[in-house]
Amino acid sequence: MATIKDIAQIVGVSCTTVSNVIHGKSGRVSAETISRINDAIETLGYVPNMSARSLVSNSSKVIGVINHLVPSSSGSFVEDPFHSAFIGSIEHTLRKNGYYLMLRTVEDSNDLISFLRNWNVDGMFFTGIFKDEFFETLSKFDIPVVLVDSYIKQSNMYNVGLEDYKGGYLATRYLIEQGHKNIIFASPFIKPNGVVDERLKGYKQALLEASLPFREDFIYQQEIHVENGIDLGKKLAKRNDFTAVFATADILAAGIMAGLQQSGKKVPDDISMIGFDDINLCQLTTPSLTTIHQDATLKGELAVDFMMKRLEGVPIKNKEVILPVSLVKRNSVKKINGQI
Amino acid sequence: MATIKDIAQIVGVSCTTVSNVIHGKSGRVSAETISRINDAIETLGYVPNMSARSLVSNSSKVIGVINHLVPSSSGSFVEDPFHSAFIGSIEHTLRKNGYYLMLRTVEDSNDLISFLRNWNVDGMFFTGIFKDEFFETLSKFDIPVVLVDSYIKQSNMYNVGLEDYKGGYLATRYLIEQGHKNIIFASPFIKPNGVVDERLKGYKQALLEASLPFREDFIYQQEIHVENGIDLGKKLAKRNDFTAVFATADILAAGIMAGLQQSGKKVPDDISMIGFDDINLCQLTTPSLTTIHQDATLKGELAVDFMMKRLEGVPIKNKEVILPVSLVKRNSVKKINGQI
DNA sequence: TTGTAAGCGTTATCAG
DNA sequence: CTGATAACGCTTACAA
Repeated sequence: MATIKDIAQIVGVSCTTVSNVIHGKSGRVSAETISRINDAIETLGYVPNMSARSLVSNSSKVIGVINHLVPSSSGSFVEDPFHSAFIGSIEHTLRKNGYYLMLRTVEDSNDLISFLRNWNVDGMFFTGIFKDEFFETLSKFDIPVVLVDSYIKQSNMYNVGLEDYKGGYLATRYLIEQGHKNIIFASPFIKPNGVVDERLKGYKQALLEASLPFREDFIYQQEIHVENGIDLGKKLAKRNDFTAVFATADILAAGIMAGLQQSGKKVPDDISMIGFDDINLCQLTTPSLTTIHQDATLKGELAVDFMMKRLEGVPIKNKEVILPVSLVKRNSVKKINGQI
Repeated sequence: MATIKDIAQIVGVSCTTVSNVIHGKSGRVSAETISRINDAIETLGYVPNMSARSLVSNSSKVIGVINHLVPSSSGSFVEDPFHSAFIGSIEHTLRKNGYYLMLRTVEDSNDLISFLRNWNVDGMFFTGIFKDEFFETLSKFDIPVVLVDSYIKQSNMYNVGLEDYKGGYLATRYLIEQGHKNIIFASPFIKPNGVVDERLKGYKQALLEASLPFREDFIYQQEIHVENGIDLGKKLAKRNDFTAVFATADILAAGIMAGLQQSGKKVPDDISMIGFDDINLCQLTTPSLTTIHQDATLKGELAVDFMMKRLEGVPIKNKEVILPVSLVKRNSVKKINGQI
């Protein structure tokens, strides 16, 4: 555990000089001293103590990735493969820029604030659904916050979002174009102004344009879990008043499809299915799943991009970036003539 | 940002007393002072500065979860849903015990050591494949290390493993029992003493017991990726000298199955498939995937269990825990009479 | 070009 | 029961 003091002692200079060399303020030090210091750093294997740095400067180089702890399921938070790819992307970019990533779930805003202060966190990413309360609390701190998949706007916060509305619209319109008139909408619980709500709006708009009625009894909400999807599929198999399902997550879609199939329904012959996300699972189901595509890695990169710019004081023109979505046609939707 | 000093000032006591109260050394402080200090802590919203603590004590409360950065793919490290569940489980348990989780990929052992010293990390988890070099380096440090899915044994390291050998054996024997004689073994690259190698040994043993020859040309290795699986499936579809495939990961198995099906092969009628892990994807494929089951959450909990015991100095009788595996029969394996 | 010294928030030692 | 004070490793005015 070599320290700056050790280096200074060995080379025969003061701590200041060593510190200066480390930080590349070489203009103030003679070339010879620099190389001797660098040698010593090398041979002693000196590495800065981040805690000490963090204490004296007001930057900790720690970035938090915050997840809301869903009370029900214990460790469920990274279950979504999409989320994983996203975190991987963040870690990678952060690291390249000299930052460290702390993964943290929080139960309430007190939890959050404590964490923030405990480590003097430089910035935070939020992914997923949080209560508004969180953001109100957070807006009091002058710390960069990047919100992923959230429609909350606050002064010190940046949003990385998706064309959710468009995604919902595209999926639904496509089904309608294929002759479907009675379309189930399956999703996690719909929170006002959340991503799902946007997708639902897109769904409604597509119906409206086609002069189809919006039916409350076509909306199904549940936690996103394979098992829930399968159960829902089985339940739906008993209804005979619909021909298509739009699920706002591929996992859910795949689950529903499996449930339907297990109950003797054929996809897409009896029921057409469309998902959302385009995770690699889509290529593995039979039939392969038609879905709305989004790019998780890019999402992560853009999120970090925001963060880095803010941390380095680069001016940001636009506080929001919306990733495009697109329809990926595979084999789970069938054209029908709409007689139901 | 209230500090201990602030509290001390307001209550009219010294820092020492405040610190003592915070740490519950209440025996040394009057009841009245205690409650006044606690009140002040409450109203000022005091939260300890971990950097300062870390600097003075030699515990940082930071636990690293280390992933080896596969040079090829940029942010691939948490892509595996299994791995995600595992990390979620770790974060949860760690948090309950007052620790913080830093996620970090490393490129080489220098990276690792730097990270270690940067934060004075209290302990580390390793998941996945690392070069032996890493562990040699690491064994010089007196820091608890928990290895997941690794067969490396070192003095200060603990292993959380799986019955990999048994898994490979069970899968293969089951196929043989169903009449299969020519069984492809598909896996990621086989590293001596790695988990895959163990599974391969189980495969060989099952063959041996059935007096079936081991054929080098039945072994396929590639990175685990859905696309690779699909490609392999298509390639395999051109061979006619086998009736079953054992893939050492469900993702791979599902990919191969899709590739086979896309090439006109029927599963399980033409080819039987068996996977490994039992991720929820298994229930979503058609046919559903027969596989070897393991419990990711439990794995995470046991890993943290080791860590906590070591950190708290609880004596550990056994430095290794091996989780059981079991065969889960679904619909991707067919009984044949073995004429090929 | 280099050195001195104060201070970041906390804990620990020792004295009162 | 309580309080000074030093120390952890580092940065940064300011001085030389």
